[in-house]
Amino acid sequence: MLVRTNAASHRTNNGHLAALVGDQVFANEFSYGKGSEIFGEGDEPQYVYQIQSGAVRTYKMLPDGRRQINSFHLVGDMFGFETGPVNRFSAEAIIHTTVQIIRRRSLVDVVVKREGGTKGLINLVTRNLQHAENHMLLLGRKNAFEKVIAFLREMDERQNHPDVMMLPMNRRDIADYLGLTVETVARALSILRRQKMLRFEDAMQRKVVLLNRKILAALDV
Amino acid sequence: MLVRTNAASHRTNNGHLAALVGDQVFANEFSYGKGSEIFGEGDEPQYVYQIQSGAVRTYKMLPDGRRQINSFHLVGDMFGFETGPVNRFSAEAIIHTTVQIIRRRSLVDVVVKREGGTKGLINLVTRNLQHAENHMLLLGRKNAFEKVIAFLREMDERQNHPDVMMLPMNRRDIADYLGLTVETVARALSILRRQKMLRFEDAMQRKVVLLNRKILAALDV
DNA sequence: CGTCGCGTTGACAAGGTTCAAATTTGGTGG
DNA sequence: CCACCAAATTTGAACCTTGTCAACGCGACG
Repeated sequence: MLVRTNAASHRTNNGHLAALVGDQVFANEFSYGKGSEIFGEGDEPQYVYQIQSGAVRTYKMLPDGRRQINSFHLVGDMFGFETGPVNRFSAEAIIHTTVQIIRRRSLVDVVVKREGGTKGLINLVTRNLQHAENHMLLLGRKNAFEKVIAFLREMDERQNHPDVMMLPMNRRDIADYLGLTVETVARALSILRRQKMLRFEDAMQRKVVLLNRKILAALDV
Repeated sequence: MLVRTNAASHRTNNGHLAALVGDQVFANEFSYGKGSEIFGEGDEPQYVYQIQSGAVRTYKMLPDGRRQINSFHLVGDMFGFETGPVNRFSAEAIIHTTVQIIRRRSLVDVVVKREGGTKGLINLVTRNLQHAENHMLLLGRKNAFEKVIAFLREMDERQNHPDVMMLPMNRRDIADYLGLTVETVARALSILRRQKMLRFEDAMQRKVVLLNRKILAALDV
């Protein structure tokens, strides 16, 4: 809302988003610089987005600045349809990000007219709800270690268990996602590193290699 | 799932639930004893419910017994439609509860066929999602006092600011909803009582009178 | 080459949990 | 109807996990 928007570079393009609405509307490509706002809490929702490259965080803030990140959106993920007349949260590009967008009005109108489209849309919203339910369990009832392990496993899963997992977000993002402080996240990761559960490939500790997924799964309550 | 189900007493009846589906399906009344399970996590969803009287908790559990209550459902609330092929959480009657039910399959089929029904259903799911988002912020970023105050205000709001607010749930339920322990909840309530922000009407401290909604609102970040 | 952002680590503080006990209530059975 | 018992709530004290504050290292970048 009051954040700089480094938006730029758009061109026509059709993709997965278009598949949902049946190529009856145009999808444009749009790109956002690192840290720039895609939409703000309280704004009127204009578009629905699908990530082409990059990563996005959606979050809510308390008046004093405390932040809770609802979810991270990675390549291929759609977001922005899970809202009513005003956005209930904000979305920012974590790194340079390109998205496909279609106007929200077009999506809702078109999707409602099509058989199956309704179920598709409900399924999308339901997926978000499911994630939120799991995350409430994590936030309300898991300790710091369990939270960090769950985070690592979620990212590993969503990146299809790569040899080297790239974390686009910084420690503050992770902390605000897990309801912790950066220090606690760093400590948990350090302990996991010392226990040979993971290894960092780079200096800034963003490239993670999981060394024992089996034990990690066992530690994940 | 492995809990006794004191279900009993059903008769035909039409109400709000029926309004959503346009009286094309029958709604039955059903009743559940205090503490009895309405459906279990992992079950196949059979029905959609609307509460006639009583109160319901929906929750997820960790293997070791830690519990997170997603939401409380009060009179008039609907629940049970916010799920996929299997229930992602369990539902229990907090006190003796009567519900209207309709078969889920009927609901989805019928609702999808009707103009507006789709939006109605999406709105219902979206309302749940919105609640979950707010609750993630509470769980992840509010302290014990702020949580308890938010809880009191939510219940007050949902009961339309009654002079005497009846809490159907016990302290453990409140704690499991807020990600706290019973002791912390009791302490926070005691402090609010000593500060003349509220008063209990009954012995078991379930009937609450809010004595200063204005300050309470100010304390609610 | 200095500065800044990011991450880690250590020392300490504090909020919340755990453990224990007292009180009260409601239910149950005699 | 009364006595007894289980459950719910509150309160206190000790403890511990996590947060806070501070310092440091490192790489990026102007």
